[in-house]
Amino acid sequence: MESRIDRIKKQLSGASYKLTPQREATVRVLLENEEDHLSAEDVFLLVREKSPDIGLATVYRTLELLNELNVVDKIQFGDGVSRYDLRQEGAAHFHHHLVCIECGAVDEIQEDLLEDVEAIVEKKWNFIIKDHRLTFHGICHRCQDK
Amino acid sequence: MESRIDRIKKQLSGASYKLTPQREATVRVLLENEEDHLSAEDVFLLVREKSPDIGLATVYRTLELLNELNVVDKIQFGDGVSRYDLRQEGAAHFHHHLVCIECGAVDEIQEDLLEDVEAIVEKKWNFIIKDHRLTFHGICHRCQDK
DNA sequence: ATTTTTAATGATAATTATTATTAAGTGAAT
DNA sequence: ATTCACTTAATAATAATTATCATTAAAAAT
Repeated sequence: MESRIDRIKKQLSGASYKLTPQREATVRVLLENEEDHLSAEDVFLLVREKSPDIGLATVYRTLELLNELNVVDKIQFGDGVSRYDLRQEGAAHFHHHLVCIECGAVDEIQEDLLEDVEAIVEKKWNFIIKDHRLTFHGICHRCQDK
Repeated sequence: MESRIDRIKKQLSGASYKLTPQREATVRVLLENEEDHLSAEDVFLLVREKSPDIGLATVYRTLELLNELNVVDKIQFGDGVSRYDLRQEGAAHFHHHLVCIECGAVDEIQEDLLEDVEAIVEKKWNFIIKDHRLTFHGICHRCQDK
């Protein structure tokens, strides 16, 4: 069966880009750290563990490229750095974030939840929704226990 | 009756800060441009029209302070700059944004829309919501006409 | 009132995140 | 083999923001 990396390779070549070793290394890091929300710097440091010669700008370019191809989502939580999330396979790529204002942890919600809201917005404001970002800020379950 | 600037003054003094002339000038600019989503640079240029001697750092410091006091919301749409919105008086300060991917315009939705969703999130993920950010990216009604 | 302390400011340097440039490397297609 | 487009690493450049620091204004204490 086709691996995720194969599929990403196809997405790249479909847009006439190549899966170079640097790009592959970057994608692998994203695959291996899917839970986290890595910044470009994070990705760079992780990629460099296995590919010590990669440049930071290459990582930025690769992430930007993957973002354009909708392989990753570039998101911002307000701390000044962009973070990059691999999109989930197929289905709804919609997911939301829970940012804890105590410990800074970022959890994910893998459900849409917004179908109804979107229908209202499209109709009432006459706006064609292509994407959305929903983040809740508050106290995570771990910090509530403390 | 109490003006908004008076109320902000109270919020500052309540936290033992003063409403200095520079801070007041900054707040006035925010009040006079409530529709827009001004960046620090925008605010700086507008403040300087009336208070030519103000420094950029002071504007940044003031905006940061106002953000900590929850007088303004510091938001990011992904274009690399932080923007500062005065919070609405009392009531639900919740509002959402429509960012047009064609022309870059940012419109506001002054309705909550998320009550139901929040109830679900609080219960299912055991997360105490203090705030949220919801942004839709898509095509605004103006660009649809073109 | 005058000193003492504290807070806030303006100017500017430093930092951080990101993007652009450049020169060199690589590989597919002649 | 040679060309040509793509990609890269290194580095420079830029933009946004933050830190530093000497100076000033205000408040508190004498």
